[in-house]
Amino acid sequence: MPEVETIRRGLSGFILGKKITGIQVLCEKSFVGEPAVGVVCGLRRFGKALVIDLDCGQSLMIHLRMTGQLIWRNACDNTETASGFAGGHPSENFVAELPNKQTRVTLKFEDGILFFNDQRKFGFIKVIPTVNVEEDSFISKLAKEPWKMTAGELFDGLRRHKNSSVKAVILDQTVVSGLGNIYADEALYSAMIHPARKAGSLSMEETQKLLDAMRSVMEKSIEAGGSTLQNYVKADGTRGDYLDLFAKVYHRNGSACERCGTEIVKIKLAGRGTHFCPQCQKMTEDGGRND
DNA sequence: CTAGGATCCTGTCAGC
DNA sequence: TGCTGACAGGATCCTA
Repeated sequence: MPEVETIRRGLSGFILGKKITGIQVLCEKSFVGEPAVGVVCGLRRFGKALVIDLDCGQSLMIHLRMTGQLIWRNACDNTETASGFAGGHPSENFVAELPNKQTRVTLKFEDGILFFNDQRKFGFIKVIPTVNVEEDSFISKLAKEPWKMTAGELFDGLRRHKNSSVKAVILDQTVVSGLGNIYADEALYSAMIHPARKAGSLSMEETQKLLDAMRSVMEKSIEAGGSTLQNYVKADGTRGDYLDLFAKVYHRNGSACERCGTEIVKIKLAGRGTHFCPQCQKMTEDGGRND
């Protein structure tokens, strides 16, 4: 979600008020509905979905899923004035020659091209009448985002899935929206809750702590600019993993926990890679034995 | 209704 | 080198 919000904000400056002159679909699976053209009159976000509203009454709903990317390139290829923007799953595509074999859709504007790249083809662009966007099958089921949600509401959501792991439940977009695998791990670490805890075992106090952690972890990531291209260049000129800027556990297995020095471990939970500190994230509320 | 696993697809990496 | 399986920033579908 922080990546999508970063794209929404960054892309606005390039395409808001601009006219889409043509849409090229390079992969049928990646585009649902009949291509629609018009002037971009709004960019909205619903959970991890980006919605581009057009003045023709149609909207483009974009979900990047695991490997989707949106990359803007100005039409002018003079390097003095060329500018770009890239967000989503970070890869060489951010700086590569486009289109390439992972380009699924191109949205042509008068002064540039927006490339939708997606290695695994899980993501998509879907045309929906603007008035029907909120009835979309994905959007209509979304729960509130952490900022709009009370601890009581999150607590109820956890109780509804009391026998599942808390990690699996906070990834469920119908319980709380916006968290992906990274932010689930980071929020649980911040709240010092073991990812394998039964969702129904969390106290109201822990639930409040977890909710606060979700908010701060995602706020920090949005501040860091998600995985945008211009965001993070290391001192030696190479591009770094933007996660290095704030991630405490994600992809950090094998290194020391910042809080206690214990080695961060990685396990598989809810079908997903899960990173945590076995010392400070306890299986019980009072921090008793942890196995 | 919930819980858990398979599935969509391409690419990379470790291990043999 | 080639093969194999595991895994990957997500969500849905199917089964029990």
